[in-house]
Parts: sequence; structure tokens; C-alpha cells
Amino acid sequence: MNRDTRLSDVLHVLLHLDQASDPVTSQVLSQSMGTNPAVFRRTMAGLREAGYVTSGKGPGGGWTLAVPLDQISLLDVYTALGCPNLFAIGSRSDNPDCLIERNVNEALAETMRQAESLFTERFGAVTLDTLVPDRPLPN
Amino acid sequence: MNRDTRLSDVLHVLLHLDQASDPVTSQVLSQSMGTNPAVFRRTMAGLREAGYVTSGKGPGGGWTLAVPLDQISLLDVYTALGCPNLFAIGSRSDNPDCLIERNVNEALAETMRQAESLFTERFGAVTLDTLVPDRPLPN
DNA sequence: TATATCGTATCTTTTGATGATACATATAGG
DNA sequence: CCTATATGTATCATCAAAAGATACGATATA
Repeated sequence: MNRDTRLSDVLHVLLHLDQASDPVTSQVLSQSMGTNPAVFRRTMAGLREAGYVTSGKGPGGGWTLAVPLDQISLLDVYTALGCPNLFAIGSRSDNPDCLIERNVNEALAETMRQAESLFTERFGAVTLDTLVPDRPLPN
Repeated sequence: MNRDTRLSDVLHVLLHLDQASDPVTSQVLSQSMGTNPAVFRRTMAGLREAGYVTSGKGPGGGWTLAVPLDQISLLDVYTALGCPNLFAIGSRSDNPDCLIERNVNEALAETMRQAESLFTERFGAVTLDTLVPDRPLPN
């Protein structure tokens, strides 16, 4: 199964938006993402609702970064996308009658919980400004 | 994206095999996995090659556990399955020209490396005997 | 009003996994 | 040996979810 690249795609777009002074159209941004405007808008809808970007209609319209990059964490973006599933593995079903299945599922679920915490912590600790090339890390 | 349940499925089968004295056929085991014999054999091929189970043809044939559960780790099983992809997220492509893309990809990849290490460590620390119900943990 | 742009519903396509089928191979047992 | 029972595996079909494409209404600018 192909991986979900929306998080990577959206980060890419946000960093590019940061470098633009005027609104950028879905047409242009979708190309930088290798897709089409409708898919792009669908993907960005959550970020707009969360207020990280704004979009304007009509001539001169397009997308604008609404919050400075140092005030957006990777976790914020991930959350705005609807917290897409992180893992490719899982359990087939929860048959509560089979004790073996319960134990197996629990063993996997426990590790996945820990891994999810790891993602959350790391994502929460990274703000987008640190991903901009040639900008010194704040410290 | 549906999750890959092979690891969970196979663990389930191994624990059941541990409780069987005679070989068990693909027919029977595939039902306990909710699939058909051909899919079952395909899934178990790696475990057979790794020596954790043996399979016999002909009447009275079927599958047998070849190694005690306390000598098989979750990591062993995962590896025997061919180390299936753990993550549902990823980067679209590696365009080495775009510095932004490189930074974004690296940020995600670094976290995924850490999460993978977490899986590997945890999986390596769990032997299958600890998943058997009503069997006291060794300590 | 004409044009550009977004928002989104809907349909189509793609893709990888899974399921299904078929058949060759091998083994046990009479 | 012959038959019945299993596995091993190649190949084809099916499926579901995501992505892509299209269309069209709404809105904003000038």
C-alpha cells in the first residue's frame, strides 16, 4: 500500500507559502505538490479551518500563511490534517472470546501506543521555522 | 488504507500451534485466521523458511511448531515475515534539488527511524511464551 | 458584467493487497 | 502402485481506499 504523503506535502507547501508575499493560487501550489487544484484544496481544508492559512476567492485570490512558522508545530499540522493513521500494521479483529488473540492484540497495541507517543512528542517539539533552509536554529 | 494484519495473524497461529500435539492443516489454520488455505500458506512461507515451523505434505501432514515459544521473539516473527512496512505515512518523493523538501523529509524520516527502533527493541524483548494465556510470566 | 478563484460534490481511475482457483508435487497407507 | 490428502505456488479475479479528474456553484475583483 502506498504511503500517505499529505503531511509531508502540506509542510512543503507551508514553507513555500512563508516565502511568498502575495497569495498563491491552488493551481500553482498543486503543481509543486504534484497533483491538481481540487486535490490540493481538499488536502488543505483542515489547515484553513484550523486557521494556519487563509484562502481568498476571485482575482488576486489564493493561499496565504496566517500564522508565523515558529508558532506552528509539526503536531499542529498533523492534527489539522485530522490525525491520519500513522501505522501500516494492526490486528484483524477483536475477538474477545479468544484469550490468545487478546494477548497478541494487546502486545501490539501497547507498542503502537508508545510509538504514537513518540510521534506526538517529537512532532510537538518541532516548529516549522526550524525546517527552513539556511535559517539558523533559534538558541 | 487497510492495515496489514499478518503479524497479528501469524502470532495467533503460532500460539495455537503450540497447543497442538499433531500437525494442523492449512485448511483448519486458515479458518482460524479468517482466510483461505492458499493465503495462509503464502503468509506462513517466511516462517517455514526461517525454521520456526515445519510443514508436511500428504495425509497426516500440516503445520508444526519447530521451536519452543520462549525461543521466538516478536521481532523474529516480524523479520520472518520480511519486515513489513510499519508506517502509513511517508514522503512523496525525494527531490534533492529542493532544500525545503529535504528538510521536511529528514524531519519525518528521523522520527520514523526512532519509532522503528522502538518497535524493534520492544519486539525483540517479547518472547511468544509470554503471550500464552494463564501461563505465569517467567521471573 | 466578465473573469478569476475557491469549495466541494461526484465520478473515474489506480493500485496494492487479498482472495480464489488450479495444478504440480509429495507423502502416507493399504 | 494407486489413491487420497496435503502442501507449494503461479496466476487470475476481486476489492477497497486513496487519489485524480471533472463539473459547477459561489464569491470576489475590477
